[in-house]
Amino acid sequence: MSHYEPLKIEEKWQKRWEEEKPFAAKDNDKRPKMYLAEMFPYPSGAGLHVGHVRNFSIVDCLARFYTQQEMNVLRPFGYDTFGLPAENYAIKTGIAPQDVTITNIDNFRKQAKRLGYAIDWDREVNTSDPNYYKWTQWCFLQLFKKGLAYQKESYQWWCPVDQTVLANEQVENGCCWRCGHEVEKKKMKQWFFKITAYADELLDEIDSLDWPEKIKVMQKNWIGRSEGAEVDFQIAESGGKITVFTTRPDTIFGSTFMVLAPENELIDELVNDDTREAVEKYCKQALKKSEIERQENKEKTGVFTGSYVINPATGKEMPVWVADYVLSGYGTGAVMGVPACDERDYQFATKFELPIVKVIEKPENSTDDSPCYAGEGEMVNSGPFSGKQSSEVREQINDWLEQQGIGHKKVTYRMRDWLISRQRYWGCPIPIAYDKKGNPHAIPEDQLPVMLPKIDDYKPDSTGRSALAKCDEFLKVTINGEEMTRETDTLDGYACSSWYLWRYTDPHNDKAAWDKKIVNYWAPLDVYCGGDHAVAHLLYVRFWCKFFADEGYLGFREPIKRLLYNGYINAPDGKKMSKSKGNVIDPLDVIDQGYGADTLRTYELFIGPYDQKATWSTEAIGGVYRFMNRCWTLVFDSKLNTEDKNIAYRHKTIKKVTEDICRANFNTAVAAMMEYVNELYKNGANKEDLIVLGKILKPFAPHLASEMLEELGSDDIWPKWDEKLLVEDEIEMVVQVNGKLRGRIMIPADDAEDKDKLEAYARADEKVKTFTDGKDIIKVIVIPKTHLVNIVVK
RNA sequence: GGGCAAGUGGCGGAAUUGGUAUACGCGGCAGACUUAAAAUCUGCUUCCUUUACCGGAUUAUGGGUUCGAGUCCCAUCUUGCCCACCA
Repeated sequence: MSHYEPLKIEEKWQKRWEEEKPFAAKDNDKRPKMYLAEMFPYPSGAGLHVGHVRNFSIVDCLARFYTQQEMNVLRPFGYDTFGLPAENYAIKTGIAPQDVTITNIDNFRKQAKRLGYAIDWDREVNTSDPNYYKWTQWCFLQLFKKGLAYQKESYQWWCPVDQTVLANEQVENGCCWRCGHEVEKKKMKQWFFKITAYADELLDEIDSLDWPEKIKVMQKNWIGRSEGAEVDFQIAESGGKITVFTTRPDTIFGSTFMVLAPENELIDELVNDDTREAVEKYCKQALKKSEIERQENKEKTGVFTGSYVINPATGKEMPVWVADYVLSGYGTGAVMGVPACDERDYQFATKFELPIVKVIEKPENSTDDSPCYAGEGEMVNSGPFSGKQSSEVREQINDWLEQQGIGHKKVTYRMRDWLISRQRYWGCPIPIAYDKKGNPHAIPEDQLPVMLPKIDDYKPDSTGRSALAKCDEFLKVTINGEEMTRETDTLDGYACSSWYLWRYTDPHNDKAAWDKKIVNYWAPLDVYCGGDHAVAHLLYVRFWCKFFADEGYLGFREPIKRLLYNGYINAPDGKKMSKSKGNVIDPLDVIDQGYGADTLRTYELFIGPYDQKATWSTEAIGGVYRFMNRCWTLVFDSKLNTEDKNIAYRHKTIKKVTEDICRANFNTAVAAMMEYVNELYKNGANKEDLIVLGKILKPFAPHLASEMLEELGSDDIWPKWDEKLLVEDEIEMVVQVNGKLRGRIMIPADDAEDKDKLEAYARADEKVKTFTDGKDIIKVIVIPKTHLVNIVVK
């Protein structure tokens, strides 16, 4: 007697898939296309972890499901290889990032193949391969040509440990996303992508996406659109002006002071000999404070500049202050203080004894007794606008500002432009060179790629430039006969991952980043799956998609139709897996222990809803292994039924599993297959029962299912169900008395639709009678759909 | 501080439009097979009462709507996530 040997079966099928390449996608095929991908991994030296397996198995389950439904499926794979870990490793060990990356990719590929994924291996991409980053540079140049890649000198987040600037999206609670060290503010000239040019479209199209609500809300918050007005305030005695942004122009009559951010460049002109010293000291301190300190201490601080501006509505003088509660990067870096209508301005005014003028009356029924009221209401002390409602005054003031030529409506976003230059070696070189005057020039497209040179010393230099600054042969370049110096910054890794979904469709093209016809056949992506990058990556891809659509390179404006955002897996102790805690589960160990890849994959899909976090259980995986064994035994070690006893159950299971996979309810799909197998053990199975089992099991456990289908002599085409065959001859009806379950009665299925018959069965039941006898029946509710009868008695 | 989501057995979790709460799995208990153990197979397993039947209670807590509520509404508590001086 033989038994289930997963490792043997899996080796056999993996070898066959390697030779026959059944997962090769065919461009421009007539079958309906289906394009799926996971967020490509960073191939670390540690190899696959169970989180990767969950992520990849979700995509694989869908890819195989659609393949079995005879669709033309594209399911590629790639590696996101630039970044700090490889560079820091190089600094520590002297091993070139190029070499480590190749080793790690080879290991990742080998491991992914042991999980039996249905990947088209001829389409691999690797972002640090010159054949790939040549086109990343090309993408940069398209943005540069249109003015959407530009340089700007301003205060930036700087990580003193990693010695590079960071994008807003890479600062988490005032700390570097990579090393966790507090970030500093540093004034530097940096490269940006003008993502704000697409802010409105990025916001407006979110609602049309089949994405988790959570992610949509995060992106909306991140973009943070607010409508308001910009208003100019004349500086008293100087003739200059200061512009503020406000969402509440209706409160302008209540503005009694103005506040500038410490970074604001106008401050220099506003100070006088008496105030200069104190203001400079304050600004210096504010800039030195870490972002955490600035956020934690909400006690208002500030200093008077010595200057005044004129409130255009009241004509009164308002003192101009500097305070760090005003942010430099948002709006104009200056606000009009309206202490009666804004909590922060109120705190500031009380602390520094600035006048408070009430301009909005609280509604009479308001229970709020704070002296500061930010809501809507009737205007007071507001000249011609007094007596009107604040919400309507808002529009009228906007018109008035415009007529006076001192203001206009304005939309402002919380999102800033995307800072993309990094002072690090291991990234895609920015294809720019500077002439003698320091003006930037594009490297001509026929000189791409700008190769990242192999070097010995990877450390950034002391001036805050990448190690490339020390590489003379890299620096020198001649463009149109003019000697120039290359840019030594490299691109943020997120730039490299902003277009790989299109490269996948045409990965070996050496004439273009992608072919328009091919990309428009496959893309946009039908399903994208990942558990990270809710804002950054997913926003950047959308931005590039819109840009390249505008340039005519893409025929669609949203890159991802459906997003599955999977949860992470914790260690059995409930904590995050980490090497230092010694609680890491290595998926390859699980396979080699004897469970095999099929059990591992199925277990990770069974562990709970795919979008929730889960805790690894070393016991529960045994249950899935038992299930695999029971499937194997049914096909290879049991007698077949000759009758067809399980028709209804079989069709019910096909329906349930099909619908569950479509809804991404993988855990309940597995549960349904387990129930089906339990039923087959009870009743015995015929050949058709087992063929169906093999087919529906294949997206989860492809090796075992292939083995079963081969034994049964069947193809793997996805089975269909027949609604008519779902119904058993007899069904159970349920009787309630006053909403309480009092009886279950087996009745012929033919009677299930007949309301009168259902009621008659219910009234005739002996057990039900004991609860209704001697009582008045007020009402009988009959629900044929659930074959339920509720008798209401008094 | 603001916003959103969630709270179901010993545990992970199911319940698709308001209609049989606790599917499936783990763990536990019992039995079969075995000299024995493992594996496998078969039952039982929300709680209270009961030998058993019957009955009662139960989806964080309290109220409401309804013939009927895990599901809808209100309040409270707890947890998680996101944002957090964004004018």
